[in-house]
Amino acid sequence: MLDIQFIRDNPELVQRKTEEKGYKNINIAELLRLDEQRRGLLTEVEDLRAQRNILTAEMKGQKPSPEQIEQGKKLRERVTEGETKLRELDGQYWLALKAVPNVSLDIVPVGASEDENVVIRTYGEKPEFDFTPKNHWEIAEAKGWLDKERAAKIAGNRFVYLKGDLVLLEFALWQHGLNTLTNPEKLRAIITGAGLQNVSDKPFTPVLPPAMARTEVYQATGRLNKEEQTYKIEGEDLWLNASAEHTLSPMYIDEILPEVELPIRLVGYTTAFRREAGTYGKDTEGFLRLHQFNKLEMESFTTAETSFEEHLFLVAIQEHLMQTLGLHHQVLEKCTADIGLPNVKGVDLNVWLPGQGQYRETHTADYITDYQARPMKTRVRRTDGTIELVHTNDATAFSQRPLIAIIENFQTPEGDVIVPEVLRPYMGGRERI
RNA sequence: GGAGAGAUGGCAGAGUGGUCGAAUGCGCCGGACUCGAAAUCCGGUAUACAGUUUUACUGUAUCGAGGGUUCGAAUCCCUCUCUCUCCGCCA
Repeated sequence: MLDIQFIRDNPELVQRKTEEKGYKNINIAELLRLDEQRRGLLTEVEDLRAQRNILTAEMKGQKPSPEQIEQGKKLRERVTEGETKLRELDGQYWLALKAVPNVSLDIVPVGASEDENVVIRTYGEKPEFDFTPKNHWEIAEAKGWLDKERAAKIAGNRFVYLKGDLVLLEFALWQHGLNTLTNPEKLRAIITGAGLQNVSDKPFTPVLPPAMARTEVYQATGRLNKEEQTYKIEGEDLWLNASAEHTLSPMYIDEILPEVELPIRLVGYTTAFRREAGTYGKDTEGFLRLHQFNKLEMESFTTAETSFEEHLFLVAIQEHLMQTLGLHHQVLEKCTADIGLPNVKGVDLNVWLPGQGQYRETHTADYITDYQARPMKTRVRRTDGTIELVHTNDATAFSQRPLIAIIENFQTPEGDVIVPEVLRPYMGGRERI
């Protein structure tokens, strides 16, 4: 949610930025009309309440006269009438306000679709094979690592049984991610490597968060605008999370955090559930796009001045993690159409998949400023006593997708997979599986 | 799942229809005393929104959340959430 005062002060800017993101049906002038009406009515209602309070104070401990009671009744009627109108107007106003996307930074490329994302860095090169590389699902199925038929029998399409060494490899990935993010020395090296000397080297706190959240919480995070993506628990006011971010970012809802506690850095592991409505027939092979997958997610709460560098830091971590696996990838500055409603900027990492001959997204980093903190009322009390909204950043540490990249990039002619060196300690030292 | 108790400011804890945004204590901030500190004393110490004479003042709202009764609700009623105790069940 944007600051209404900011919209009042910059209506043209907000309208333009909204359109650049591809939101064609949002009318800022209309929102400001609602805002003005609402404030006018609010003043009226508050005046009536003030009159009522004065009348009540007059009565104090003594018995009210019939005239006073009569006057009070009239006032109550008018207050109730005003409040009813205000509630209706309020509903329209908040709906309109929440629909306004965050204002993208000027450095974000303007584009109409993800095709206009800009490659800003590339790591490594496409590996050469003296045989025809296979798809990850061909290898995984041959190895007995992937069973989709039985999963379909049990839960339907887009579910899998992952088995055997691939499961060990997945757990190795989580271990590698957690060990990196909880180690200040490694974080310092990443900070130095990225030229971000001012960034704190405070380690991430590992978290196993709830995998469900109430409607109220989901709405506050501004992430339930996609009900076609999120599973609802029948008979309960609960939704299955589509990312650890959904239960990490609202952790400090309604709280004022002391500045000394910032930055708060969390790395949460959870299973994510997505309905993937509207993607029928897309990416049905293998385990690239599932209804259920696991993910290690980073979440940061910082002050306003440090949030941009925090975002760059999270991206640097993502690049570092993929580099330690030796996977060729591109870093993309996402364009206005692709960064999403709450973002002012966003970065994707796309990894090369030789078995499919294309790049696919493994990581995303969202720079959100105070857009989520505002409805969540997550604030910081600065050392000088002033209270401000915190800034939030979230970014993927690892999902299961890098496993796909490992299988396809490090496959052998025999159909084995070479284990990346950094994962071997978690694989009993094995070099290939 | 059943029975009961409860939720008040940073914390503890008064308050059962009327000057209650809320006693008191602790904590915190400022001041006095002191060479300094402790102790003591004095003063201050919530958040959000709106308005204005816009670094200050005024108004409104907030006593878990939402709704209701009433001239008037922290206080009465209803619904929900959470916490605690006991029973049952379970990892």
